Amino acid sequence: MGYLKIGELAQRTETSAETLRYYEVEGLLPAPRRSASGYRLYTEPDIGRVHFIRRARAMDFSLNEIGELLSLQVAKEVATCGEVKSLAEHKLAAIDKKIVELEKMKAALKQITEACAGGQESAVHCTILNALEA
Amino acid sequence: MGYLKIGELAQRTETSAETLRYYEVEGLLPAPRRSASGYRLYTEPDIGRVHFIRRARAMDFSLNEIGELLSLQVAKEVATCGEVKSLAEHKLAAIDKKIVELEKMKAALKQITEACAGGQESAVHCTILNALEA
DNA sequence: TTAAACATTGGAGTAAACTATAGGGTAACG
DNA sequence: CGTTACCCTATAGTTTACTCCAATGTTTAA
Repeated sequence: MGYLKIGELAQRTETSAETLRYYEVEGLLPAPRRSASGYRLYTEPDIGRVHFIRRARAMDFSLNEIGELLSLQVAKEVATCGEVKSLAEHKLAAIDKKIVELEKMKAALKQITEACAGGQESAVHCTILNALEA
Repeated sequence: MGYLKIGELAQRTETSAETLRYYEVEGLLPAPRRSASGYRLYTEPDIGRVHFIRRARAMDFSLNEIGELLSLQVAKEVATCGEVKSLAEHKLAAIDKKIVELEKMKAALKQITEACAGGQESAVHCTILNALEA
């Protein structure tokens, strides 16, 4: 009897039972079979599915996007690899852009910390706005 | 008179007037001077400030964090350079951490997108889906 | 057998960051 | 002057992704 109750699935996937029920409501997890008393009974593949969701979340995919990825997976025969890749590449580009911007911000901050190196003299022009513009 | 009404500032910064008023309430934008009839009158520096906010938002800084970044300005009389420097260094560390996280995310995504041929063939063997599942 | 630990549902609450609406006044154009 | 586009405040609603709660039923371990 390889069935898991919701708490066990939660533990195995480092989620909460509430979150798992929420994913079900949101259509990311299929409604599992139930015990006679109504408890959800999950199976092995459900573990993989939840892991998939958590990994994708960690990569900043929204639940909607994850839904798309999952439906592509379910419809594997119809969906093309290109569709999946394009989604992932879009995400990648967004991440790259963020990194570039952060590097700029970092440089600006560095400039501030260096300019304010310890003197007590006025550093009126030493704002992050000025640093970013320079 | 180089004053901008809220709609003009909104256009220049690709925000909405509502959002600008919201930023003011949240303390990210200083209350601008008003016309006789009560219209907000913005000036050039406000454009830069809003741009900064939008850029920082795009990097996933919260409005609170952005507020702190904006406050990294040496107060002319009172504040010591040490205070500013400490805050700036704190922010610098946070940014570094953010970059590291994004780099990790990027590496993971890159690996799976690069392994993916991405053609018209069905997604049955799509490595992205497999990678997320495994 | 009985107390705890766990499960169920429905619904409310949370946080952030907007976004929209109502009910007004104001400015610009013809 | 009239109409349209814009601005004001105050307040309410939306979205995302959970998280918590109450009231109740079920399993399990001592």
